Amino acid sequence: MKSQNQENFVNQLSIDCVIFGYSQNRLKVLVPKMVFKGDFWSLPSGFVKQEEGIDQAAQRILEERTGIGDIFLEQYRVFGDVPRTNREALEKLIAMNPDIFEQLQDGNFLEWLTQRFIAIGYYALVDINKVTPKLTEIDQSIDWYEITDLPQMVMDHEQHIHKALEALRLNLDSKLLGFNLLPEEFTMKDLQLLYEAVYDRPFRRNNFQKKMLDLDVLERMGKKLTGAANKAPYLYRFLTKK
Amino acid sequence: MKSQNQENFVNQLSIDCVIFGYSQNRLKVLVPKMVFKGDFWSLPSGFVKQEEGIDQAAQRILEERTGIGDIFLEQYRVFGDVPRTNREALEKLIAMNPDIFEQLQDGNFLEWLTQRFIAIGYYALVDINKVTPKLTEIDQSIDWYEITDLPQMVMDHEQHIHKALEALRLNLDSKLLGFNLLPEEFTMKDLQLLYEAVYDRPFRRNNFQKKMLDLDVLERMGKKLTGAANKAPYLYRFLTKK
DNA sequence: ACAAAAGTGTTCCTCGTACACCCATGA
DNA sequence: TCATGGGTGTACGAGGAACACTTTTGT
Repeated sequence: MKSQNQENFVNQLSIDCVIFGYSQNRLKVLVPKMVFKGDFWSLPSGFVKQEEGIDQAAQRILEERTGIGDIFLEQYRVFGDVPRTNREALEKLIAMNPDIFEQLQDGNFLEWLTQRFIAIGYYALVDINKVTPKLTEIDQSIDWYEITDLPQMVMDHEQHIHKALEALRLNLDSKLLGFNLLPEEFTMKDLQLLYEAVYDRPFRRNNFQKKMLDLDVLERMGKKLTGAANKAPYLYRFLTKK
Repeated sequence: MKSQNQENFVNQLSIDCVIFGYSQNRLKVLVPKMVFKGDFWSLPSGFVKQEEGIDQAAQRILEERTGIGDIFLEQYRVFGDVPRTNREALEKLIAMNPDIFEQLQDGNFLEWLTQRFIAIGYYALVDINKVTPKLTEIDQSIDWYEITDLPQMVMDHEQHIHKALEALRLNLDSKLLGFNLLPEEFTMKDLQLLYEAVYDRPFRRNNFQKKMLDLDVLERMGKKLTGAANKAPYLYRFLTKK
């Protein structure tokens, strides 16, 4: 971080990422906790290099945190109000963590950080099993949190997450995004549970199945014998686009 | 423009506006032609001051061009790829217009302009009759163009307009935006013609009326005697939100 | 044989579409 | 009284929601 020269970045512009994953029937968001004392959780974010496009920048930032590339992502909103408390909060944070910031006193890094930022919000969908969350230098830890049980986020980052969720809901079946969150093969029940987690409401089993099959994007594979005393469900996978 | 100190603006960030208006049964866009020699049409745009939010900035830029304030507007997309030909094109433009740019040689204005920009796209809806388009210092003229008959736009600005139109179509009736484009009172036929202009397709007269009335957002006023030899249509207006 | 859970079919209702008919207006 | 165009009613079909029934699995 400090080794990079911030002159290479577009000034006052950041990319904030809401990384959605799905496991144990719950929709989750990957959120790092910052190293600074005082319990600050902040969305994974980064800056845009002069020689890269904003989508590329988002891909790079995501890869830094998740270890995987070629992730599905989409802009959903720009946050560009003038912050009222941002600078204050940051200065408080710096006061609380003098040891850390002493090391960073190269050039005008502090000045860089305390600027007003315009944040382009992206949301991303990842297969939670393929991700090995990575710490950056400003992270103390990084974990998956249920969307209904988020930690105390800095500034308006909790709002960002909810705006991102709105965008996800609008696009989940119109853009067939489900397969980004599920393993290669899954049962209809798995898919239904995903939908129920995303929309936070129940669906009728039979109608859900009908609706999904009518989309003509699922390929039925073999059966899955679970060992339970009931009919074995079929496995499905998403048809790859032609 | 040159009198403003560009240090007050957020660097490398611009606001591009697609201003929609409606008259003579046609959806139109307000586009200025730049003073520079060589026929350059470019979307109205501007920069974000340090002390203003991005929505405020868009409002200000729109007011500068239209003379009216409190305009409906909405972000629809950020354009942030690294331009391949932007700098080239600008330098060509400068070469073609040495007289104009000589006057602008204060400080690093040229350097400012030839930077890479990230553009936040906004679309706006205005009552075309209330607008008196205004020239800025870099405009030669500013006119309404039919969306189907745009002049040669610089860079990818024509694509911007079509992306904005997509966003408008998605929101026209879900967000009841029609009233921004129509006068206070209008007939059902007026409203239908607006929809047909926006969506570029015909609607059935009776079904359209039913759909609109079912939205419960229209108030029926008196009749409008047109002098024509037929039944007089009702006038409607949008109910103000409670 | 039985319970449990998946698969499938059937009815009902809503909503958009298409067609038909009635009504006011001015010539 | 006629043509013109606005207002309204009705029938049809697609698609979603709610219900019921059948099939498969392991005990």
